[in-house]
Amino acid sequence: MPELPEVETTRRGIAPHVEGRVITEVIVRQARLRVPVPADLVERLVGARIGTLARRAKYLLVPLEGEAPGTLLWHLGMSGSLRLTRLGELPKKHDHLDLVLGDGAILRYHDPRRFGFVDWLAGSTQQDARLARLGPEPLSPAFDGERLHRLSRGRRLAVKPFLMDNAVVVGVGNIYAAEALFLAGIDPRRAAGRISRGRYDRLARAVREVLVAAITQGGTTLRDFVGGTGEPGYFKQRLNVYGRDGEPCRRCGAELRLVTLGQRASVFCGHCQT
DNA sequence: ATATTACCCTGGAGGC
DNA sequence: TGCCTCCAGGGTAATA
Repeated sequence: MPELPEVETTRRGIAPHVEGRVITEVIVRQARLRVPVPADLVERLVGARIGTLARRAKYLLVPLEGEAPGTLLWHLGMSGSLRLTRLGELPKKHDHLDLVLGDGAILRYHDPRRFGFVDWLAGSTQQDARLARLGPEPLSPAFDGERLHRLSRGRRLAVKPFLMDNAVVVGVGNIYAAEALFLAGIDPRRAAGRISRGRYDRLARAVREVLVAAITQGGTTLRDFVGGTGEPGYFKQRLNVYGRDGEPCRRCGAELRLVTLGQRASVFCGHCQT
């Protein structure tokens, strides 16, 4: 499940193999993704040169240089992955899209649940509504306890869905929201507006800590992943609460509890998180 | 305005 | 063994 760390490690993993290459062929096997693959995608891409890859939130941005410059906006959804393969390597089930590059490499998109998408942006990426309304990157200076405190005043929403709101901060999904709240010792059910500045400072640090740790782990997995042999599970052994309901808290031994917040399973320690 | 819910989709897990 | 239901996930739109 691609969270921000996996999108980032995907970007780092594929960048050296795709940047500067020319797209010679585009194969669309399944156009019905979360957003339909644009009908003119193939003609726009063939002949274009790939620029420097970027990431914004969980979006991968692929700039394309050529007669009609633009940017691919790529989201891996929940089950999507990108890997490099070679001409002659037969596609497997759910391999929806291939970008064939001039040197015979193929950037192949795989997504069983099709929650991801590839879209084409002709103009500035900032003009796209999906990007324009995003909050700051969690690893940037613009994200801190002061921001969390300020935006949460008067909000009765539980702090966990508040933290997962992309207008507040991007890239914090269900897994890392739960983990950060555990590290910060905050009960995920607590109303966002009733948490002190000091506790938000600690939460912002916890978000950074867990994402940086996961990116480090994801990097290891990605080498295999990009090479085509690896599978998810990269950060699993480090999780304190996510997916561990009923098991003992690693800090105090109390049985971890499961509640639903904003339609999302939320595991926490009723003793360590207040 | 904020808060909540439904929906897109498939596969894996668990119950029977 | 197979059928059934439920759940997972991010983001957007619709509704309360």
